[in-house]
Amino acid sequence: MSVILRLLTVVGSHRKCHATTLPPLTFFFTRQLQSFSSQEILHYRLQRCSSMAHLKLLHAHIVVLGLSQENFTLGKLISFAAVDERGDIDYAALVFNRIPQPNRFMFNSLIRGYSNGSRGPSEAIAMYREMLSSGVSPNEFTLPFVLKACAVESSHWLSTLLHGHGIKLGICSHVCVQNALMNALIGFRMTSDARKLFDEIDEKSLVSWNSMIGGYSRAGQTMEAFNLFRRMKDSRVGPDEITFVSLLSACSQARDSDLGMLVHLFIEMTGVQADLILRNALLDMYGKCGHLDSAEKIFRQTPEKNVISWTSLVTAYARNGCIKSARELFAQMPIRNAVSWNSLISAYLQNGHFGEVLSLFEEMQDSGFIPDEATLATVLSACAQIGDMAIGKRIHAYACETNLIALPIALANSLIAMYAKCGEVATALDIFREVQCKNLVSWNIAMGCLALQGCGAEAIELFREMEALGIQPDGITFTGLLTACSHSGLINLGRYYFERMMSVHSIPPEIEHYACMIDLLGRGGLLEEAIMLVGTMPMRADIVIWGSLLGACRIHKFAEMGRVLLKQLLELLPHSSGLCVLLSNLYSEAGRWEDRRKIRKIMNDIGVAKCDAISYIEIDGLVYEFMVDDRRSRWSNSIYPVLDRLTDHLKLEVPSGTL
DNA sequence: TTAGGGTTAG
Repeated sequence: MSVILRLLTVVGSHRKCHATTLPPLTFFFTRQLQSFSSQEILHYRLQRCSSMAHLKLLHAHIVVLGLSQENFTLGKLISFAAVDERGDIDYAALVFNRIPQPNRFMFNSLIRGYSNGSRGPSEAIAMYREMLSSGVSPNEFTLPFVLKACAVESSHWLSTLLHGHGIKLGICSHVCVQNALMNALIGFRMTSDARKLFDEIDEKSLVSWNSMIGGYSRAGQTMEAFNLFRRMKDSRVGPDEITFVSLLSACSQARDSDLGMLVHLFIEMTGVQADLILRNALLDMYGKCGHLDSAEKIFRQTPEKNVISWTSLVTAYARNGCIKSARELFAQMPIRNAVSWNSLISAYLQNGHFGEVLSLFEEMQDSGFIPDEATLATVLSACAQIGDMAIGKRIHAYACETNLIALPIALANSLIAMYAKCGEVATALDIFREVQCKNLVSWNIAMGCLALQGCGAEAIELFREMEALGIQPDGITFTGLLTACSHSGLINLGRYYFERMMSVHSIPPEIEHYACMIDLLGRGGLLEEAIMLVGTMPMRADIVIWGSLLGACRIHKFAEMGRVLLKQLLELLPHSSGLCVLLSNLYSEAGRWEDRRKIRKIMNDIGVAKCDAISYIEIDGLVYEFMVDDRRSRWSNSIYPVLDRLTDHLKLEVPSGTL
């Protein structure tokens, strides 16, 4: 009794601190104290535990009361520490490790804690192994969390093994286990296998439907997600806010605002409570679909915004070209994280402000935020665009320091692209060769960069290597391959691959593939074949294609053909300065000065403005920008005489008309 | 005798 009194004293003093969270306790202790054991009182307290400090106090009581061997009590303690968001998984493990024979509930709690937490899902898998070796049999509560850990760890073989365990233990008929197996397949991007499993579930729960709809959404299969949603309604399982979040996410990816607005209407009709996550999903959908007014309205109407609400609107502004609004909103953000910084940095990259990308990168670090993989990839892309290899190399070093075992594949791909675009093709290929888990993107980047740097033969060799390894190419692969053929003047090989693209790989040619072929044929002087190919295109030719044809006319001095082309083109694209300049050059090189004067007049009359093209050059680690006839530099008086001398030398070396 | 699965931003 004295122990109970001591406990009451402590609990009583504690109650003062937590009066609002524990109102029934006074009644519990004063009226019914005699009918409860000290163990039951502890269980009551553990169920209402509110913090780790509180839990540690209760743990002390367990020790004082001599209940340290009571597995049921300790199980509740471990469960709070491992699973609750206010818990501490290390404390749970500490208690667990001192128990001679932990029971299944304890194992399940720790596995669940590890699978949810930031400590890494591999700990969950290790704990499952320990569970098996301890002779404790898993049950239907164990498997869902180990499967979740498998999905994060990308361990498909382990999830298959677990499926086998589930069958052996006879627990695969539980809908939660079935849902977990399905979600693991979705995580491995095996959407059609997940669907087969989904169809086999007899008693589908709301989570089953949401998992499969979410799976389609993540895979970008918008129509499948909506078809399943229709079936869900027929099966009389009512959607909840999570169903709608997945559907909106699918609409965002597909940039389908009509479908998105229908979902919005449906949410309002069904009366589902729009929580913060659902509001954020609506905001994101409107922002990505270009409906800035609606996105702003939802943002304003959201009473308690989180960092995702703010970042979504910053992204919406950036994607719609409102870089100033994005910057202003970012400045007002009450809380930021790495993603919000990345969002703003990407905004500047997307809008071509590469210098600003680099200064924001510095600012991000000065503000105490650690750049992550996405930050580094974005900044590397800016380095590639302006040829700033000095910063690119610094990022490479930083990435290697923070990823000691292996670079994440997306980061390795960005590095390959950066080195290649900065002209360090050998370094780019070294990294490409070193990367263990190359994906199709890695191959495409390496091939595309080799092609652009004029290493056509090497790019084609890389494609042959890909084919030999059985890696299925995509449309981007063929853009690189055809560019390689074009830049190396390999007309027959270009024709061969263009034909195989459809006949062997079932990839229908897109406009960029036609552009490569027309460029290849045009450069080779096969203007008629190039024009015939334009005629067979299933889509309208764009400025790139017409530009290629005009460029070919210029190289091969087909001034008259160029004039006919341009006449048609100016009707289609009246404000294209690039086309007008091309024709103007074409006339001047053919010595047709009167025609050249006319085209310049047309440009003036219709208000075609020639955009200034900015170039960048890196000298001693500093990047300088310049444009044609740029006199801004204080070194201009020294630069231009050297440039004139270089031009004179070039004129002597290169055949006339090509400069 | 305790408990579980699905969702939003770069």
